[in-house]
Amino acid sequence: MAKAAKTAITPTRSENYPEWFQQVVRAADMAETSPVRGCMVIKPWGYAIWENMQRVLDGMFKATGHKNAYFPLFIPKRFLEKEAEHVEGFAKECAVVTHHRLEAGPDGGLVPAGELEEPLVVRPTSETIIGDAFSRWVESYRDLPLLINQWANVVRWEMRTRLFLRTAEFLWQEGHTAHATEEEAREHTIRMLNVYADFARDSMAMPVLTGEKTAAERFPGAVETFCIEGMMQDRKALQAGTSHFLGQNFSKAQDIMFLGEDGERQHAWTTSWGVSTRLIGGLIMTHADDDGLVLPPRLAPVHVVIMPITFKSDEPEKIINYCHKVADDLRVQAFHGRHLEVEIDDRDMRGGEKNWSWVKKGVPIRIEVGPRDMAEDALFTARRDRPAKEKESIPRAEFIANAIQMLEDIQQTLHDRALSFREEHTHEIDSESDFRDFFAAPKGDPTPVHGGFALTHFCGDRAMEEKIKNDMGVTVRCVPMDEGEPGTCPFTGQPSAKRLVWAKSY
RNA sequence: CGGGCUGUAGCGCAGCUUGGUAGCGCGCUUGACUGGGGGUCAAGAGGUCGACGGUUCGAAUCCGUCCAGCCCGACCA
Repeated sequence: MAKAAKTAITPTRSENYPEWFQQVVRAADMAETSPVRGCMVIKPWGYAIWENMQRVLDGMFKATGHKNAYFPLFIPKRFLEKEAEHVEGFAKECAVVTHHRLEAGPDGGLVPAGELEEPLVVRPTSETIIGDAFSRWVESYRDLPLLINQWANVVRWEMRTRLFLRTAEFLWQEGHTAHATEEEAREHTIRMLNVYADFARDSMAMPVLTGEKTAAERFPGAVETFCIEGMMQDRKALQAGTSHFLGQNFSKAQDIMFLGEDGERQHAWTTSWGVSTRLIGGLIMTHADDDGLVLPPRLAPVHVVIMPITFKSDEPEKIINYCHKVADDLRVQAFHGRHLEVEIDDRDMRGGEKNWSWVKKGVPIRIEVGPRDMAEDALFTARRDRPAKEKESIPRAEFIANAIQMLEDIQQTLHDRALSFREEHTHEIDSESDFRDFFAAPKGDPTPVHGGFALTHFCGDRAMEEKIKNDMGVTVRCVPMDEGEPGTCPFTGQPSAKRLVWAKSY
């Protein structure tokens, strides 16, 4: 960094996308790897983004009738064994606690002692332990629907991990509901899917497709799995949230039964749905550029950073006071359920370095105030959705009156930009050779960014789906919710009900 | 769990082939000069060279065992 680099982040997205991603996380000081393999330390800037996501989502869950609760981290092994497909899906990635005590070992270290009678599994998801509680809580149709959400950490022992996108431990929310009828449970599954899609679009400025997973991609134990899928800037798909209709699979396995209005004892219908800290990975890969993170204002921990330029002034206190006054006038303004977050950065460091540090953190609006600006009663302003060096002097009163509008404008710009990017790289593809060409990596490029979403008919043959996955690394991301038009499957020549969304994915 | 690679200062690395008491860049500390841009100069702090054992007068360097991490595969929010 001694020599002036062209971009704040090296390598750039086009040079090496995965490495660019890691560098953005590091430059914005969001998270770091930890001594524990596969686990991350989420640093204050990253965690603040998560807290904002939590606040908005939690409000949406409450608004749709859910209550928060908390269930144990440890799940008795026999609970997991109750639902056959569920066990099979998660068994390979479970962390298991087998002892409850440490004792001094022969060579000075500590060795586990006190073996547990029954091993405890660290939750990879909580359907089983929550189902156990539901079986006791639900007695009558009057107890339904039961709408519960939990904010928690879960552990899935992944082989290969990446900050925010796939870590062995991650933070998430998992909603679990029980209903009296199949129809109501199905409706609820879709309702929560739409909550996720709304959140992604409105708060994250991340357009997503909604659809159903094929059997191959379905949640273990679910009857149907629905998802939101976003397109990242390397044109790969990111599954950003899932909503499952569990039918009576779990209620039968765990005896969640109620006495109906008609006096009949019957099994409840359940759903579950979740989003995780992976959303932060999606946020980065949707908006960040070669100068670092770009935050949609609605989720930004800081909306406006004010940097006093005092070195030229005989009276630096005057400038600082002026900045505080601007900050006060901004902080009283409401922006989507909170007040504007304004930070005055008067750290004693060189201007360039300070300015770039906020560029890399993705703060929506940066303001510099020096003696000249103060004399003119104006603010030297930069927006993160525009090039770092594009700055504009705006009269103070005008800026204060329009700050909210400017943030809304940035939010909208980010969304529209992401939407046109996705549309630009989404194509209807009708022959197998075009399909292969679309997803084939250009020759001689070690870190190719290519492909996108292919809208292609498919007959639904599971073996063919598997073959395409093995050959090209391309999977069905979702079966779109809309009606669609019938056509012909280019892989088998069989009839197809509608086009599916195909892509490489995270 | 298979294949490849790497462990030396907070981070990134050189030194190892041809053993001789540890070096560079960034970062950090202090001071000066700077100042609407990711500085300049000077002076400093910081390492039992992944662990254990062997060979040797002497091991970061040679040998052995172990441990950890990274990359590529199979699996995944």
